[in-house]
Amino acid sequence: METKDTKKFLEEFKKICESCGIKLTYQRLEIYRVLLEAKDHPSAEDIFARVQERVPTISLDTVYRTLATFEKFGLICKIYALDEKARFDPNVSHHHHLVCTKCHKITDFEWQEVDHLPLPSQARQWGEIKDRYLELRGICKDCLEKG
Amino acid sequence: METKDTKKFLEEFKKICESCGIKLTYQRLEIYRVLLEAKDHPSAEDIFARVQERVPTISLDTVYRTLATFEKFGLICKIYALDEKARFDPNVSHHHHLVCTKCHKITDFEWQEVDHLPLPSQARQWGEIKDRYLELRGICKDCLEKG
DNA sequence: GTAAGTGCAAATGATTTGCACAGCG
DNA sequence: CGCTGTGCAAATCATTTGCACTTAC
Repeated sequence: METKDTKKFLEEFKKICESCGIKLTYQRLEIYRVLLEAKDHPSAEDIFARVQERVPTISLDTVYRTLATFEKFGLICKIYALDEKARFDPNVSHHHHLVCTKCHKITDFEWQEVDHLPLPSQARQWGEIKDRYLELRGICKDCLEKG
Repeated sequence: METKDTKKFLEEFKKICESCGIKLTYQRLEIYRVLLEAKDHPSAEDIFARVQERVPTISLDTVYRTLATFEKFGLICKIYALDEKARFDPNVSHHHHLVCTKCHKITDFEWQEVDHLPLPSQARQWGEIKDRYLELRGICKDCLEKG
C-alpha cells in the first residue's frame, strides 16, 4: 500500500474512532485494515493470523476485544453460518449470504425481491419483523469444478 | 402419556432405530421423546435437563452423542441462530425461522413464495444452490406485550 | 496524568474424546 | 458373547476475563 493511501486510510480511521469515542491504536488500525481487505468473512483466528504479519506482538484477545468494539459501534457484523465459529463481515449494509456447504466460503449478495415481498400472515401475527436474512446454501463454482 | 401411546411410540422408535441400524436404548428413546414434544428448539443443555427428569442417571455427553447420531441419520436438524449455542429441531422438512432477538425464541414457518422465487443471476452464477433458508428477525408478540 | 487499551495467562462455556463398564441384539 | 452405547472425567476449541502494564489523548 502506498504512502498516500496509507495516509488517507489513517485519516479515515481517525474520523471513525473520533465519532465512536474510542482511542486510535495501531492494533485497531491494522485489524480494521485487514477487515476491509478481507473478502472471505474471516474468523477471529483468521484475522489474528493476518494482523500478526504486520503487528507481530498482537494478541488474540485484543483481536476479540477489538472485534467486539467494532461490532458494538456498527462497523462490522458478526455472522454465524454452518459451523459454530463466528465470522466477521465489514459489509454492514443489509444483505444476504451465499454459503458453500463444502468449503464453507461465504459470499455477500442482494435480493431485492425477497426484501420487498409482503410477509405471510403467520409472520405478521408472530410479532414485529425487523430484518430478513436469507442464506442460500449449496456448492460454489470452485468446489463444483474440483469435483 | 397413556400406555397405548407409549407402546405405539416405542414401536415407532424401534422401527427408526432398525432403519438406521442403531441400538434402541432407553436414553435414546427418551431423548427422542423430548425432541418430539419440544416446540421451542431446545439446546443440548435444555434437552439434558428435560430428559434428566425421566432418566436421572443420564449424562450430558450421552445427550450430545445421541443428538449427533440423530442428526447423522436425518432425524433432527442442528440450527444456529443469533447466539453461538446450537439448537435442535425435530422438524426436518424444509422450513424457515422466525427469531426473536429479545428472548431468542425460534418459531418455524413456511413461505412458499420465497421458496419458488426465481434466483437472481448472481446466485445462479455462484454455483449450485441446494437450499434456501430464511430468518426473519424481530420482536415476538410476547416480548412486545411485556414492554 | 488518567482512563482506555493491551498482553499475558488463567477462566469459562459448549462440545468432544479416551477409557472402562454395561447392556442390546 | 461381542460390539455398540453409556458414564465419568479429562481434553479441546472458541471466546472471555482479571490483572498489571502501556499508551493515546
